Amino acid sequence: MGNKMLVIDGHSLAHRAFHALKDQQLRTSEGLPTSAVYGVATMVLRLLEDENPDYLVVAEDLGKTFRHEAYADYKGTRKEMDEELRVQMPYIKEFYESLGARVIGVAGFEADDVIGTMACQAQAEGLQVCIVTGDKDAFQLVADGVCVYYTHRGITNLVRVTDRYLQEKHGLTPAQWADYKALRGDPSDNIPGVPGIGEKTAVKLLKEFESLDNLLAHVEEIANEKLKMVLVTHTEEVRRWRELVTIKRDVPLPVAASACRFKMDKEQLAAFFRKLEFRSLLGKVKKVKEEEVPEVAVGAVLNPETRTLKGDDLPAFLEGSSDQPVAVQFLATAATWQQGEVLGVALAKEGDEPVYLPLSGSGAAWPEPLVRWLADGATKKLAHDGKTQMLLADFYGASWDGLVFDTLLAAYLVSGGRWNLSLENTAHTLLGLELPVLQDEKGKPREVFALPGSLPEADLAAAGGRRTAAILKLHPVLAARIRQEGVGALFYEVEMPLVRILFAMEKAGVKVSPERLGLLEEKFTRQIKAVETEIYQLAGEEFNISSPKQLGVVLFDRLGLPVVKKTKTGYSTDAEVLEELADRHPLVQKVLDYRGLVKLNSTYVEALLGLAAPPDYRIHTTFNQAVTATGRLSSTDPNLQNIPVRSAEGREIRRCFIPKDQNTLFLSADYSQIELRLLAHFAGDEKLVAAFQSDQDIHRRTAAEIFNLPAEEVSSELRARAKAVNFGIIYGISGFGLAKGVGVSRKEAEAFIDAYFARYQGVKTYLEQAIAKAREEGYVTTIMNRRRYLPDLKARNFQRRSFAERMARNTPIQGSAADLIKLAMVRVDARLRQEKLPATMLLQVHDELLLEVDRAALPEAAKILREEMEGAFALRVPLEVDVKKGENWGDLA
DNA sequence: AAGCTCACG
DNA sequence: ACGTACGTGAGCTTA
Repeated sequence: MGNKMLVIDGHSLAHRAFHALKDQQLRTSEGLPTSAVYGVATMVLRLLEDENPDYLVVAEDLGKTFRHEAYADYKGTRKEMDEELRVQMPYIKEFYESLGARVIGVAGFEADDVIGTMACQAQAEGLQVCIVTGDKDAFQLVADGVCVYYTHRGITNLVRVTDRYLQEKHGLTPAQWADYKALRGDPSDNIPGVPGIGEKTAVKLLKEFESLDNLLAHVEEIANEKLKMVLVTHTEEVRRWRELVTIKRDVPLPVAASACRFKMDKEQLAAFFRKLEFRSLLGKVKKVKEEEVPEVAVGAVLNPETRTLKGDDLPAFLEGSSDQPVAVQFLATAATWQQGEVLGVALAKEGDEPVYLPLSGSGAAWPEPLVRWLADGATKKLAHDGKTQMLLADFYGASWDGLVFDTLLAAYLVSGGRWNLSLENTAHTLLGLELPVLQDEKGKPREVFALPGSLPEADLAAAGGRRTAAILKLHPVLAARIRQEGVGALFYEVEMPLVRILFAMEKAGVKVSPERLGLLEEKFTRQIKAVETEIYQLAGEEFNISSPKQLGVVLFDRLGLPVVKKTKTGYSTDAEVLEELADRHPLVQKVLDYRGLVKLNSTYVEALLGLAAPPDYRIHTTFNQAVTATGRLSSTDPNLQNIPVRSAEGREIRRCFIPKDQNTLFLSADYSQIELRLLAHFAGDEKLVAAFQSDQDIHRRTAAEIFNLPAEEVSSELRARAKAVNFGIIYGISGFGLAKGVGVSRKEAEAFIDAYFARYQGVKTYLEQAIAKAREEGYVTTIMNRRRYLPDLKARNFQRRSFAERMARNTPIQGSAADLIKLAMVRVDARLRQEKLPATMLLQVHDELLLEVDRAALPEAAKILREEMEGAFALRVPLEVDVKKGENWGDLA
């Protein structure tokens, strides 16, 4: 049996919560303010989780006390309780009662006295007592087995106050605390203390004389005449103050400590949360319940019998189910655009055992019924990562149609970042099923797309069988979650149609000019050699310039340049640091040049040359549709979303990307300021909306606002600063970060931010409310209801919480932009097909689409791009698209 | 495999 | 006071 007791100072906590969450303006739909109740509830639930006490007591104040009788001006400086808090007090009490805590108040005494008495009794009964309060008076109660959790700022920072802490922090023992306060006074209780004695003197005196009584008994020993005098003349007074601030330990309590056993009343608490519309807290109470009674049998293994088919049996299996969806899973040695050998395919449908069809031999033709069925859009298919299945089929000349549900993409939407999306883990998370992973001969786990060719057929069949069975079981569960979360449109109208579009883009590839790349490689290699030699000469030795460690030795140890920044492992030598050091030694600029050239040459020129092959020299990326936290796509092997463009040399690389022949051109369409437009839409900020509605230069406009100038008088310097501020707003602004972005002091940067929020109050309010709502619900959402869960919004660790807050500000914006361009891609693709235009979508780079278009079709294609992208979504501000054409990706106009 | 650096939006 | 801009992927060095 545990013996821990938590004693909460009800009033103190309520005040803390109220002030910490004053700006949140939480209200019920009926308009009752609830921030303080919410804060108290959050804090107490967290305490309960951390401390898991066996006894719980809440002490409350009940009006006037003996102290007011003794000293009419006691707490005379206190203001009336804020009306906003006063109306919440009954609900806070109701919270404690719903929770199942004992709320104790004794007429004529303060909560402190109740706490002191309860702590004393509990300690005598051998309990470990923790007092939770924001009132330092309670420090005098600290003892063996009694500690204080002091609420230090906000509602999540608790300081554990012990004997040692008091000694180290204040140089006092608990017993000296009341003496200390009597000597120095306490303005918040309207206790004046002894004139001329402050913190320092009070501590010094108590160190020397141990206690107030001893001090007063030996006043003559004080050397300082003035101090002696003032103590002599105030002896009676200071005794009175001490009396007043000493917490009572003999208050007549209505219940004994042992009667305060605590057991959370979840039903009652849930009802209370429901009443106050605390959805996230409600979820917390429920979750605790679920943990007690697991929904699914732990360790249930999904490993169904799987029948191996002969080629002739396939039609029979497929025909039995023209309307039912069939889960499909290929097993292969690899699945890249370079390589993919399929070993077999597993299929499963409702009411039947899964089947496995071996597909032997690389390049060998697949059975005609399989190819026909795969290409038939009328037969419904399910897959976990359908795009990779399409890729594999494509190696065998088989096309895919009829993918109605991709469990990977569904899990991506539903998880909102909460779990790993492998089929195994998703089945475990949502169904409680264990899905054994396929192992090779050595017992090593293997992905189904990276198998050795030598595995026994039975193992492949079993692996495919259980995966298809899992996909089948996940389908209805995920479909229900998608409906519940209101992401049906996003899933069925955007993400699912996008699978086929992305596959087509990957398959099309982008042509590069091997000649141009070859020339660039020569040029870069020559320049690298030259810079290298110069660096060695300047350094007086040869070393590996690409090694930050060796470079650090040369720059900071040998040349003695000042260390600007450090990393975990040593000196930082990143571009920011080097730029700062550039004018102190000629070597530094050379290193920057070297870095730039090596980066371009090895990451881009050489890599692309290695991938460009006859006959068509087209590069095929892979778009990942289920990795980013915000809903963006990513691009790998190679990454075609980070091809250089910002520097002149970088643009040379972009010029190596060319349309397929003389008859075609590139057409690019990019959204102008889509993220700031989304911010304007969400915030509904008058000024920001007006700026976009009148199609102004947004950074110039922002500069005009925050620097208080007419727009015509904004210099390019100020415009650049305003641009950085706008970036900052989207990224979740901090003075420090902005200072780095603009190159001004942190103070100045903070002034910019203040000026921005003063001018754009709608933005300020929106961001504040968005975070409050996210903290309450546990997640943020985009314009199409895509979710990202951010549990760290409640982290007590400042750094983690701050990170989460920046994510909460950025994700709705970045994620909504991702929603919009994805939707636009689906619309553009539909129009191009409908009008049968000779135009191919090739790349998406977050706010830009790149197409390859027959010269004859250019005007029509440009029109479609503009219409479908600008018309993708009706916001409060217009969406604007820049359409450009060119003979390569680097020169578009 | 992790850390650093740097390319993009 | 705390340590920071948001989201990615790849090449290189070093442990």
